[in-house]
Amino acid sequence: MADLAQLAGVSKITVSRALGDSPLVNPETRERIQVLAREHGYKLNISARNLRLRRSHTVAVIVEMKPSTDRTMFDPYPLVLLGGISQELTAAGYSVLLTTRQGASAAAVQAADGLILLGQGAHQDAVRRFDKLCLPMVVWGAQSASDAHVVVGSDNRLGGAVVARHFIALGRHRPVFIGNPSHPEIFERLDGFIDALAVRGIKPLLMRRDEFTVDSGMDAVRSLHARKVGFDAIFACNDLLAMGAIRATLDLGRSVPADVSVVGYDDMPLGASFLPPLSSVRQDWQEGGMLLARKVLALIEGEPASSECLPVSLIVRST
Amino acid sequence: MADLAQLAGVSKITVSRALGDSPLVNPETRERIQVLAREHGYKLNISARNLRLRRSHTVAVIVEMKPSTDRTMFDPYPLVLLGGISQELTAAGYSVLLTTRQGASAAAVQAADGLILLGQGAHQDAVRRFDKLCLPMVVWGAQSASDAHVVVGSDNRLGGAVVARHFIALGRHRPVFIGNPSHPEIFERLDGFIDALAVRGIKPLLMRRDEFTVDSGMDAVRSLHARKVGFDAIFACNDLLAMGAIRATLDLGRSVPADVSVVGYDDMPLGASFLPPLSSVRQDWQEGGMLLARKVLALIEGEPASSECLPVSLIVRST
DNA sequence: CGGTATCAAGATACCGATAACATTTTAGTG
DNA sequence: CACTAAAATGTTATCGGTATCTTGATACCG
Repeated sequence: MADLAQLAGVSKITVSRALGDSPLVNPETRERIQVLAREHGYKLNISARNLRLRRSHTVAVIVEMKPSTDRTMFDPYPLVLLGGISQELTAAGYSVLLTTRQGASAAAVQAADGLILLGQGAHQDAVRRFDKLCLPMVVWGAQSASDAHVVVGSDNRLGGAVVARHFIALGRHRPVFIGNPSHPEIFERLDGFIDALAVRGIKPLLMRRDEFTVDSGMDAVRSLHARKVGFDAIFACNDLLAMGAIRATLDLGRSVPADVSVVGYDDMPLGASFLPPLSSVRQDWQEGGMLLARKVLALIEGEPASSECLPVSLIVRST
Repeated sequence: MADLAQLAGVSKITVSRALGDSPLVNPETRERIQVLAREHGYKLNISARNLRLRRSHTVAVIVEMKPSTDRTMFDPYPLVLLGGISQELTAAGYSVLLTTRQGASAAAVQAADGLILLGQGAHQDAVRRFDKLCLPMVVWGAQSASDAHVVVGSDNRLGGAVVARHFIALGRHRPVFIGNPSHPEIFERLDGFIDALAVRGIKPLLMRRDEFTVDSGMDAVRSLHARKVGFDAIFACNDLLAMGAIRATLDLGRSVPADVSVVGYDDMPLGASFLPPLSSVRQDWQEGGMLLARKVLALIEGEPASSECLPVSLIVRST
C-alpha cells in the first residue's frame, strides 16, 4: 500500500480511504487510485485489516460431521442449511468458516466474529463447549427452557401434531413412531405426536431406532411383525426410515396406504419419486439457514436477536 | 499478551515463546506462563499472528453450490469430499473456509493459504477465474491436457470401461448411456464406455439428459420406448438416473436384470436398499478429499504435487 | 480583510503478535 | 579466576492496514 501511495503521489492513508470508498477523499483522487490499484493487481492484506479492525468478517459454522462414512454426511440436511447460511453471510460480506466438532479448536475459529452451531449435541454438550469462546452464537435445533441461547429450528412439536391429526382424520388408531427420541428435535416430534393423539385417547407405540437408514426402517417393521403387534399407521422421523418401513410393510403383504398409512420427515427430493410417492413433513431449511445467518449478524452488530420457530407443512402424497 | 507478560514478570516475547512451546524458554518458565494463561482465559489473537506470519492456516474450498433448491446441494458428493478435506486439513492444523462461486470474491478468501476447487465448471471457467488469485490451488474433476493445474479425480474413463466390459460379459449388445457429457467428468465416463465397447464393435446410444434426477431417468427410458428403440443395457452416469431408468423399464413390463441390465454411478447408500438393489460404480470420495487436502498442503509448503487419478470399482448387485 | 466553515490530505500511533538481533546469566574449562 | 560456550531472556523493528488528530487549502460571510 505504501508503494501504491508513492505511485499515486499521496500518502498511505489516502490510498486506504480511496480503496474503502471513503467520502473523505476527492472523487477524482479516489478514481485515480482505484484504477492504479487495479492495474497493478493490488490486493488488500486482509489479515492486517482484521487485526486493525478487530473484525474478521467471518462466521464459523460447526457441523457434526464425522469423518467416517456417516449418515449425516449423506443427508441433505446440513448442506441445505449451509446453503442458506452461506447465501446470507456472503450477501453481507461475511465468509463461512466450516468446522467439525473436532476441528473447532483450530486457531481460525477463534478469529471468527460469530458462531453457528448446527445440532445441539446429544445433551447440549456441544452448546456448552462452544459457549466458552464467548462469541455471538446461534444454534440450530430444538428450543429448550434450560438454555439461554438463540435457537432457530423447525416447529418439531407441530410436525408431530400435524401427522397425528392426519392419522386421526384417516381413522387410524394404532400408530407407531420410529426414531431416536434422545435427539432433542426428534423428541419434540414424538412429544407433539403423542399429545395430539391423546386428544382421541390414542397412545402410539415407540419403536426406538438409532440409525436413520432404510435398513433400520425395515428392521423396525419386521420386528413389529415378529412381535405380532398390530399397527395401521407409521410416523417415521426421517424419510429413509419411512421408505424402509414401507418396503417391509409391503413385503409382509400389507398394502400402503390401504392397510397402513406412512408419513416420513424431511421431504427429501427422492421421496416424491419413491414408489409409492412418500408423504412427508417438510421443513424449510433454506429459510432456516438464512435466519440463522441473520441472527448471528444481528448479534455481531450488537443488536438483540430472539429464538425462532419455523413452521412445517405436511406434504400428503400416496402413503 | 503484554498484561500476561507483566503478570508473569517476563517480557512479551517470552510469553509468545512459552505459548508456542518454543525450546528457547526454560521449561519451568514455560509451564508457569501456560498455567497463568489458562487461568486468565487468555486467547491468542489469531489475526495478529496471521499478519506477522503471513499465513492464515486456512484453505478456501470453493463449491458450486447454488442457493436455490439445486441438485448438487442434495448430493452426497460435495459433503463426502468435504469430509475428507476437512479431516486432513484439521489434522494439519488448518481450517476450511467454505465458499460458493459467487462468494469467492469475499475478502477472507484472499487471506487463505490455498484453494481447493470442487468442480471445474462447464468450460474450465471456474478454474481460470480463481487462477488469478495466485494461490496454491488443486482441483477436483477430470484431467485435461489443456490445463496445468493439479487435478485430483476418479478414473472416469475406467469407470465407463468397467461397465462396458460388464455388459459385454453379460452378452448385451444394445447399450444406452444416460447423462450429460458436457461435464468433463461425465464425458470421460462416456468416452471410456464407448472405447471399451468398440472392441466388440458395439456402439452405445447416447440419451442426453441434463438433470440428474429420478424423473429425468424415467423420462429417458420412456422416450426410448416411444421412439421404439431397442436396448438391453443402461449405463446411467448417476444413481438417481439409474433408479429412474429401472422404474420406467419395469413400468413398461420389462424385467431388470433379465431383459435389461442397469448400472449407475456413485454407489449412493440408498442404492443398496433400492428394489432391486442397484449395481453401481463406486468412487472413493473420502480418499479423494483427503488427497486434495494433502496436495494443497504440499503446494503451500512449496513442495511439488502431481495430479492423481483414483481407481473406481464396479459394485455388482442385482441390476 | 479577518474570521470561520468545509474539504482534502498528511502525520502519528496503534492493532497484537513474532523474527532477528542483542544482552544477560549460567555453566564449564584449563 | 579469566574466558568461552550455551541457555535464557530482553529490545527493537515489523507485518499492513486504519482511527484519530492535525494541518493546509479553499470558499464564503459580513
